[in-house]
Amino acid sequence: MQAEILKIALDVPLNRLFDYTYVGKAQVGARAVVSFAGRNLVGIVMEIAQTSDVPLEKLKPVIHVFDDVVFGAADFKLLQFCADYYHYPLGQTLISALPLRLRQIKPAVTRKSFVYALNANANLDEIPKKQIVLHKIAHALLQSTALGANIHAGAGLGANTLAAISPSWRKAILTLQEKGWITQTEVVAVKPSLRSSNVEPNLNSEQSQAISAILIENGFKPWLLHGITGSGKTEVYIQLLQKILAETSIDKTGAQALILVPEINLTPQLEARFRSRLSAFPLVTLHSNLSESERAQNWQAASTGAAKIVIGTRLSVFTPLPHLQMIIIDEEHDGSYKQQDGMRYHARDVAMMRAKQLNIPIVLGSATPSLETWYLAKKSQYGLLSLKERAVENAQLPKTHTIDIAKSPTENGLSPILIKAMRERLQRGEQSLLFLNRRGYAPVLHCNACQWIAACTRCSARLVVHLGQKRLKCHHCGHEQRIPLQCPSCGNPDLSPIGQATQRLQQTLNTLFPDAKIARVDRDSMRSKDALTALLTQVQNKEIDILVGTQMLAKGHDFPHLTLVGVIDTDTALFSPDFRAAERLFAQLMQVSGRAGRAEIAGEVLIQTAFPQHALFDALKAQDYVAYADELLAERASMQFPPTSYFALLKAEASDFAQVAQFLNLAANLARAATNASSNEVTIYDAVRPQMERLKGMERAHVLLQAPSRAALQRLLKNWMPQLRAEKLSAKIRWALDIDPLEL
DNA sequence: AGCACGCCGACT
DNA sequence: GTCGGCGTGCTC
Repeated sequence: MQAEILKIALDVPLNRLFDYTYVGKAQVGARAVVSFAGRNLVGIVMEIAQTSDVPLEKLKPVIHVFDDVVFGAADFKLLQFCADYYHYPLGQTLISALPLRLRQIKPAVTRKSFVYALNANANLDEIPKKQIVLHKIAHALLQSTALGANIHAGAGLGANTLAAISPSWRKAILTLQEKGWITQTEVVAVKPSLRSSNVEPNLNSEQSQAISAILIENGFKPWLLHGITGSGKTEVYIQLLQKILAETSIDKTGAQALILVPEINLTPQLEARFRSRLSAFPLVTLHSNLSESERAQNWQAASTGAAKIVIGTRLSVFTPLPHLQMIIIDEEHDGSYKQQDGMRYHARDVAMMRAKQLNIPIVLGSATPSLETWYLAKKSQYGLLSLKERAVENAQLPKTHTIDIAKSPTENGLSPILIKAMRERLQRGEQSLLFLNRRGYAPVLHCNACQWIAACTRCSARLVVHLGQKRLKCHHCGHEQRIPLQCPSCGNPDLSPIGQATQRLQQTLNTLFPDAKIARVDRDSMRSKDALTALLTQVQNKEIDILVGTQMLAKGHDFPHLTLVGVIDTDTALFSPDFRAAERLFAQLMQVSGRAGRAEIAGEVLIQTAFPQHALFDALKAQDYVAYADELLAERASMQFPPTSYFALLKAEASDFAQVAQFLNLAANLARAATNASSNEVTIYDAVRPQMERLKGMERAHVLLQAPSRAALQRLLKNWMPQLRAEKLSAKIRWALDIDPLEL
């Protein structure tokens, strides 16, 4: 056989393909093992050619081509778009879209499973009566085939059934295969569905209208499903999926759907709800809690088309789905959809492009849409569907009040008004939740004599006091040390923790309400995987009176007996220099407010603040997302900030700040030269330092680019990036380009 | 990115 | 005399 040239994409930061020689059959989209710069790498076959631009004697042979084709044409199209848009090398883009297991030099599945079915030419009378096992196996196969099903509908017997007949079934199958009597079909493992639930909730008119509006359209159409907590968005998703997936005319094997959820939202409860309500459709999940082999198996089930529903976190936006007919993004505004290293993609934006390329509908759901999405919905580029009623009958919105801490001063972080409200709940046997988005005991350790403050040596951050373990911890780099007995600066033994964090709040509550059962929910107390689930059950069973916690508590959980939410500290977020801080805080407070008053009892939300007149609280009291979003949008427009303009951020870091500054100044000058050459469309700001100037011992800075359109920004980047990569300095320091950054 | 090749300091 | 430090440059 003639040697061919395979053009292979590799996981290296070089934006080109590498040519290798190969004799044998290879397919585009397959994984290949090659030797590259002295080591073996897994790559993806991108092209099969007869010639190469590289002299033939320089080409090495491919070591191995796996027979698993991991990407199809549609996947390449999406990944090529991402590589271009995020200016990330194609090979690295492709590899990072694969589950870990498939990035390794191993066959995709270590153990394939098959079903075996008897062919029409099989003549069982030929089998000697003495060969009992062979006889039994063959007749079992005959029976399963005779049941009328054909092999595509899943007839035939699998390993488990055959092993039950005889432990030496493999030998018998081999004999039958040699005779050419049986056909084997690979099966992909998909967990059996739960018993279907016959509870089909009645939809209110808003929900039904949303579903019919989406179903009536054909082709690509983005929808914003704007619905407050408890308005029944999940029910809309489920009934949409029932309709879309039942439509089998596209392909005999049936349609597929992709549901993206934020990292912490993929709870067993949500999965169970989808499994029972959509039991006719094989479902797999893809998230970081799965073992690598489960993840690879589920990925494969999705990519063969065997799984009809895929629920996953951001990475699953790249999962190959040959019959994808709808994408749903739950909690569309959630920041965890943005990848923060490597290729810094936004799964919502990638999903949007995927839907567009496939010409299918996409539904973005949120109670507090991102301003990007809200802006496009207002411009009618997205269809807007609003769910304004709570789907649970009689459920009332929580009554929200601010507590002016100037008038009602806090003691140990709690104002008397909030304490009184909690006491009332305890007397009535109802539950309270205190929201404080800061873990640890106290955020600051302070010397009363010389004003020294415990700081991290590697980061521009204070060390957080963790009293239980008697340690100071940096929440950014993980550095830990013992709490000093005296001030390292002046020797004074009088060091005091300043400020509130969850551990301290819990301690205060324990003294304030000694008979109450108080639980804390944060990353420290919920170390193990099942701790949160166990605690939520306790809360459901009314075994807990007061919950103290960080944003871990804010999302998704139902607390039927919870009637009070106290927000301890909003003011740090309210005046953060981050341009998205207000948007995020509003979403967070709306979400945590939604924890109260889901049942018949009206909930109350009390927010401690020194700035009760802030517009954010007016909107929150009225539960009026639209008013606040419009106000924020006007602000963004006046400052030419996203979504009315487009940002790209060049971030750089090194242990030596001078190098960072030198690199960024050089980069900014190159960018300015490039934009001058193309009619000054893009504004290039001088290098500045981020809030966290130093992180893990690295000095950081960035250059911001601002453009009136994505196209203008991309035009500049296309020129600029190769120039930047060619610079010698760019190899010496760590840098990354962040398109559509969430934070500056 | 990694790995190789290359040229200067403290060690069995 | 060598072992090894990490600077530059290439990878089909």
